[in-house]
Amino acid sequence: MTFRLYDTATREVRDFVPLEEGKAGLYVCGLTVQSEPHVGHVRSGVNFDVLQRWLRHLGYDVTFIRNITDIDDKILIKAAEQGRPWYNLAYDMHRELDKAYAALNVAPPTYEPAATGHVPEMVELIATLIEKGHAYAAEDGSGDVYFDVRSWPQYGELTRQGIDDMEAAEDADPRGKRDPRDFALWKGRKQSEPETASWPSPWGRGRPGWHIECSAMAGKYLGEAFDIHGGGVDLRFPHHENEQAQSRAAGHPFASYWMHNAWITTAGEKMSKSLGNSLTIPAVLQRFRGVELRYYLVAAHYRSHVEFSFEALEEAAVGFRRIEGFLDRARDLVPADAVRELPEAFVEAMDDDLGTPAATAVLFDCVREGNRLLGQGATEEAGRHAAAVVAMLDVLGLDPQDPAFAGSGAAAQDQKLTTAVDALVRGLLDQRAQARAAKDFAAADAIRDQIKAAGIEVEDTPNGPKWTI
RNA sequence: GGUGGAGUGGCCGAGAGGCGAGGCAACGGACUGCAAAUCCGUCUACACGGGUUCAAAUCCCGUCUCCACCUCCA
Repeated sequence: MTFRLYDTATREVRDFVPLEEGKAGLYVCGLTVQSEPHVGHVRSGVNFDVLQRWLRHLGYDVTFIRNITDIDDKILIKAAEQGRPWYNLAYDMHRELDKAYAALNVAPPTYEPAATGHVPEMVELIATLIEKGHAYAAEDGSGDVYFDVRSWPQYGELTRQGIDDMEAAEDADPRGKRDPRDFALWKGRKQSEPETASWPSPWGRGRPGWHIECSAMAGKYLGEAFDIHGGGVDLRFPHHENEQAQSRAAGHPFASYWMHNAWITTAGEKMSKSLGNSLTIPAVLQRFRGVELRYYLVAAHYRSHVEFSFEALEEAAVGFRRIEGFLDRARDLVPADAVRELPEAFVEAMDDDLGTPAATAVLFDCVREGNRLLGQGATEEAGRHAAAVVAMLDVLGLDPQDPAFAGSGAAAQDQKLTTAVDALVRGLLDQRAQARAAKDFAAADAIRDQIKAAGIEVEDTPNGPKWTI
């Protein structure tokens, strides 16, 4: 069975055929680092991380480039509002994003290029477009350079829109544009903008337009043609359409496949950046563990719209703890000779356009069967199921024992607390054990209630009592 | 106006012509001193109206509702 994925450009699920045997080049539009990342932002990170992991699992030598947009209108505006340099804001938010990715076990890409580090590459590309007659410097002396949409007949091919059907952006400043749909490749410096936010170019000092950075950086690190280009659905137009137009107009074949992840909404509304901070990653991580959030995101298909709610997240977390519960009991039973093989149904699900919902169903089937075997005392077989569960979790980036989920300073602190609480609870549990041995269940239950009043649940297991907060 | 997407059981969420995804919750049973955990079972759903078909949640036609993009956006 070959790996198939849904290509937004052709609107069908297609076999993945890389340009070069055994290699996969992947470019994903990362974030504009202008505010704290929220759940929606991170969905894209998780979705494409799963793609990356699956490609690696399939044996591909993956080159994964995910960019950072660290200069744009919003960054300049927000930084000015906050009274700090734009580069400080961008850097700060970039670090927040890194933390969020780390907490969710989103593996770092091969490289994470930033727009500001690639101005020469962009200038070069713009020059090529001007030479080929697909771009022009504005005649109003603004220093802007625009892509000439009318010079590229295929414009609109990615989203299948005709230029004349597009609503002209009314609020857009026509400035020196020949057609209202022409988009900026280079923005001439305005007096109101800081000197530090401008770079020299043949058209005067200025800064890059948004779309050109991805064309330039994808070209630099992946070549003029590469396999997969990804991003959120909202980027299809105009961002990806423009990227493709400018790259192809410059003579580059560009991406073979386009992948777009769907939205997360809250209360039916798009999770916009102005929505407040309750859904930022740091805020959510105060209530749920990184693995749990990741599981919640992975359990839904990447092309499905997800209606976010803390209730649904809680439900998902409870489900995930069931998997962990099995692993707690069976992880040590994995036979030494166990091969960490993925169940066939799991592989089929993943091969079918990253069918993570079907894949997680296989995961749960395996957990149930493992629990059943455990109940029958078939420890070795249960251990083999545990090995399969770990293998599946691992490829989804969901292994709770992955150091990525435990590496923080908070976790070390938790460990100390756990040890301390364990010592205290153990004393009480010993008393309870004595009471139970004496069949004094009233006393035993009183002790359990006392522990429970402190927020700790006690469970009796074949290996003795176990406590959880 | 143009371009896409969605409406599934109490809830979350898959599937995409036949054979009841999975999870959560609830209820019944097993196990347990009682619980918890676990296992077994029950709850038989696909927005609406037509049509095609031996067979439709899945295909076709129509209707309604919602969402996204066309402006910065994962």
